[in-house]
Amino acid sequence: MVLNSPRGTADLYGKELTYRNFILEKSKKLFNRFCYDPIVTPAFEHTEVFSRSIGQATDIVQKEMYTFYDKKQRSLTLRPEGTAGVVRAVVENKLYAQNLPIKLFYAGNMFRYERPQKGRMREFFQLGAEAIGSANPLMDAEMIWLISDLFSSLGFKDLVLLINSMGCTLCRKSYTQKFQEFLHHHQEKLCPECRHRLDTNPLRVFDCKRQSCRHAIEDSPKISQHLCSSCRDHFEKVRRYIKILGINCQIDHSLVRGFDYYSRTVFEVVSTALDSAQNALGGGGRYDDLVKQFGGPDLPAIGFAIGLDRTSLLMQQLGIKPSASRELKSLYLISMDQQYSEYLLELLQFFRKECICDTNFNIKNISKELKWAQKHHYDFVAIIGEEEFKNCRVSIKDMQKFKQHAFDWKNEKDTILALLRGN
RNA sequence: GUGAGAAUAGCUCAGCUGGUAGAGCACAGGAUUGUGGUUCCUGGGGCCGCGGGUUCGAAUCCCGUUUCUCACCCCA
Repeated sequence: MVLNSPRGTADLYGKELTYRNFILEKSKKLFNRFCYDPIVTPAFEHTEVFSRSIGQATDIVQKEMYTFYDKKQRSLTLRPEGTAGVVRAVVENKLYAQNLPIKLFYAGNMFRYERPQKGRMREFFQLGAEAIGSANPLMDAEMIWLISDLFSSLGFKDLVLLINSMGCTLCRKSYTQKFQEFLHHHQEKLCPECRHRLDTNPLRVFDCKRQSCRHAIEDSPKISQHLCSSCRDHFEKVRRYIKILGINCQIDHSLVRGFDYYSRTVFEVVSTALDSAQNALGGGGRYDDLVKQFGGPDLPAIGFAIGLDRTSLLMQQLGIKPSASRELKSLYLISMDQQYSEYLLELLQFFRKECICDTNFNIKNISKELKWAQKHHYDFVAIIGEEEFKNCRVSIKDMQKFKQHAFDWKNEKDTILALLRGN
């Protein structure tokens, strides 16, 4: 039976997993410093959790969800994104009944039924943060600060941060009308798809990559110039705050994100270097109406998510190495004969309390073993051969210094420890 | 969902207009019976993605299928 993993999924191991764990560990430390608590929510939810929050008209809900019925005929859906589930959990567990805002972070697998390509899988991994219960523009600034710090702590230097405001329900509505009118006047310049969008979801015309459409909307009214006074004030403050934080960003009037629940501040981190059409590494925004929609109190909120797959891909492409913070020394224990196994076990137990340690489970000649140990950058090699076994000794070789010394196993444990600790 | 290309050893790939399946790296053994980046010798490994067709004969040509890649779409 020959089976491969389903389309758009992948097994993760080795180098790839090293990168992902590095990203996860770095971000956990960062979230901790910013006082965000971890949350784990289910990988699947009732279908309405997503269909109602993300928006019926969006592509994700229309054709990209893994929806299935369980044995009791409940319609369930594998999560296509993280925010909806977290908001549902916050409402269900009444987590808002505490000092607000509540600040959470998560990491997990997400699922979208799409045509796979580089940086876009059907099962993919995101990590993200949500802050629920504050409308303060400082909150927006903190989110942008987080996402920007996250990437710089991973070693990225030249990423572009795009920012825009989509306004609140009120000003977006009046703006959308103006924009729609504008589009009607320039209908003939738009591609067929955009002509269709014009009626269903006019803001999505901004996402069109066709030169002709981009050109057509060049002189269109910009949303950031049609905000109501309170949204304009909010957006100005956000921009001032992130400037104070020393974070570079570009205002992108055409940045309109794909979920219906976004309002006011939206932002995205893109790479011009990522060798792929999928160049958005992360993004997020405010969703001031979503908690209420889920039956909770009227709480403003903001969040973001980053794609682990793409981030890892770009790190590898740019040659950014996960900085190996290996505090412990490593030792390779070589036994020359199976007969020494009991002695070896005793030593292995001792070494593993002190350092990273492996042993040769299959007996080979010592030359090969040393070559292997060197190639794998072991700091030390310990050898049990006939001499050592008979006299209850162990030879320890410092691989960098090319120095070797035989220790008395019974009486020189402290000396061995001192050597391993580099004293 | 639309369009294009690809699939051969663990990895990277060669294999011409059909005629016995190849290299480098990796792995294993040896030169060197207990000592380090080199070198040399030897070896194991393959339903040539899967299924069908054409043919005396298919890795090679044709069709289908699956997966991957790229672009569109969309998004992280």
